[in-house]
Amino acid sequence: MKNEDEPKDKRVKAADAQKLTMAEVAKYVGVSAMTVSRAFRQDASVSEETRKRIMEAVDALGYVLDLSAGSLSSRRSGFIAALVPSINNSNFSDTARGITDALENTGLQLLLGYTDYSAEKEERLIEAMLRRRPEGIILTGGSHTDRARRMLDKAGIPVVETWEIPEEPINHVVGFSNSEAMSLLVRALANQGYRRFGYIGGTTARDTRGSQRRSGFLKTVEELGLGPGRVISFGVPPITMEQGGQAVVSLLERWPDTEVVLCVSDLSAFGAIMECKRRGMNVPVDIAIAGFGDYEISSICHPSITTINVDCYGIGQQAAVRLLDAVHGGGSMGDEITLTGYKVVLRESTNRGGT
Amino acid sequence: MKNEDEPKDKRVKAADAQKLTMAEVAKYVGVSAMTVSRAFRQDASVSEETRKRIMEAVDALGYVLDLSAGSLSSRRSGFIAALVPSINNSNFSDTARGITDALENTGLQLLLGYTDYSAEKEERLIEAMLRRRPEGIILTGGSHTDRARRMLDKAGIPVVETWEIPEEPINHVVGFSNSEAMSLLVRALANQGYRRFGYIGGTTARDTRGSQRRSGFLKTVEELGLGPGRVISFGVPPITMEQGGQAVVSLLERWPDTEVVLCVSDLSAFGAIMECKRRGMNVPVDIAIAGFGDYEISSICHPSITTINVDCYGIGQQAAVRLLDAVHGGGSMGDEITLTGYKVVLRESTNRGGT
DNA sequence: CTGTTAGCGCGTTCAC
DNA sequence: GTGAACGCGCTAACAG
Repeated sequence: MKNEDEPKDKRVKAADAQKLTMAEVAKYVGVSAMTVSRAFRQDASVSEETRKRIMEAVDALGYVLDLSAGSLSSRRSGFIAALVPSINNSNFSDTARGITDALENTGLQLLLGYTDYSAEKEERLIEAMLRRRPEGIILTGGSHTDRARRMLDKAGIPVVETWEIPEEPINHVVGFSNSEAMSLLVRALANQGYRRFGYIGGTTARDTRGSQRRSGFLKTVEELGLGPGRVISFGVPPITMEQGGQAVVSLLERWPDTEVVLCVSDLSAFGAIMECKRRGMNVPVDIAIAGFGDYEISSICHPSITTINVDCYGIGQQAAVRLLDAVHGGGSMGDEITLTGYKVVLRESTNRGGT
Repeated sequence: MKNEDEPKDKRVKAADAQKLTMAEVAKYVGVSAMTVSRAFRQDASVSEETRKRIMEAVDALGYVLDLSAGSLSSRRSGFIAALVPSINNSNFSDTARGITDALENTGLQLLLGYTDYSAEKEERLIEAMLRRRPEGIILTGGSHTDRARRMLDKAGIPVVETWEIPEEPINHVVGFSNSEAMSLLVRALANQGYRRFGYIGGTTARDTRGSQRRSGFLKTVEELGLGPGRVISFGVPPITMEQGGQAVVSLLERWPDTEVVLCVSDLSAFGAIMECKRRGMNVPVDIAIAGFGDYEISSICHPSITTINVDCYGIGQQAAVRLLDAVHGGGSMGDEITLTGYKVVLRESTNRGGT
């Protein structure tokens, strides 16, 4: 399809073409660079006619504005940073989308990073992000290293922590209590008559939301006088569907009379349900299983999965909106907490009547 | 937890703290700014002792390097741009992770954007990205607007197109033929004795990979003499689990004797299978269903789903590696094609013997 | 509405 | 191994 003998030349030529500067566009049009600069901004005062001539020249020459240079002199990077634990198979990809959508047409560019549920990696990413001088930053959770906190403090930019309610918030918070959400689910199921509760979650403390859900579970089971909850920790967060399946097997081996199993996420719940079915058990007749997060899969699968619906997209969107307010308000930000909703969604997987 | 009466003052103070410049660090240590600059780079020649003193000062003062300023003078932005159709519930999030991982410790920062399967949005994003002067760019697919092509050409940076084999590649390609992959699946199922083939995909031509899969399906069914394929187009790509369920209903209403249904992705296949089960049909005994992409769900669900395994993560990783080669090789790039593997994974959902 | 001057905070390039 | 001058490409601030 292409001549193989001079791709390099072609490339070099193209590279030269790019070296267009605003001043050159200005000369071409017969105005000053400043006027070209103004033509690119909405509010600036440039006559419609010159702007039109400039934009035609920009088009003809193929000039592309250089924001790095601009941000250096305007002292506004135009970046917003956001760190999420993971962007795969998780609720956080919806949050990332909420952020991206809220940033659309604001002229702000998102710098997205994923921490892999590690506070150390978060610290490294925060530093990398701060080197780009973001105007604000969105974090997941409230667990940060001391150095990370210090860097954020020094940076003097608005910070939004999401997805949980930290004990010591940095600035603004957009999230909900994972513990209370799980508690609500336990109570809903206890109301349905379930008594012997099991729980499946990941092993380490890296996933603070997971830990909070577990402690909400344990606390509530205790409060309801339903004896100690039966907890199986299996796999490094985020635990997979497959690990959910393995965990439910362990759980049932250890406590065969468990009536209902709550899982740290819908994915592990799905894995657990499928594993039970493979083993010839009927969910929910023989065993009831519930998840957390209301992933798409939970309403579709058979049996459909009881879960907690969480406003993943809204968390991202609202976090971005709060951040935008602060950024446009001069970088200051009230240290408020925006609570996002959640609700129990009862479905077939915990409906004793059968599927 | 905090004093509510002077958060603003606190913020302003913090903001001031950030205004640290390299020169100030230099003064503090008693060296020149240039020496501080060198201390931050690996290769630079600074005595170990001064570097140590500088780094201690950096730590003590909380100085954070400003890369935007640096990139302006070094004429290297340190950015790589990547555009994917979606980051939710899709194979592309794995690709994004592959890119991110490959970029780790290279000092390059990823600018990620999602096009929502729209060439127009892609064009806008390409322009937005180019304003940050990325050193290379990774795109999904080979379908771009003319203006997008022109901008990329002018930019003179290496481009990697992924996930398919464009008819007219820009530079490098990392992907596979979606048409041939689907063809392989058709043949594998025909080998198993299936004859009456149906297909479920999205409606518009926006999703070029989807279109290629469909044409691969149609072509192969034809070649095998298995009459015209029965195609249902339903929903705007990416089609959801629920839409997969609705589509299979339409398909079976129209062609009740269909033996096997191929879906554009595992997600729609999963939705189709669940819908069939809800309607009391036995998959695969009454109807066989296959997907594309080998999502986690396909190996876990019951019945497990026959599909095409694609190296999503590897596509991203290899694309990034190719780009890094080009970037370090001075911005030029051979216009080669890196084929990534795929394979048919036969599972329960097309196993006539029963589940 | 438009132009001029100055400088954003670094790295390049050269000198020592 | 270290420092000084200069400029990257743009925009703030002011002048007209």
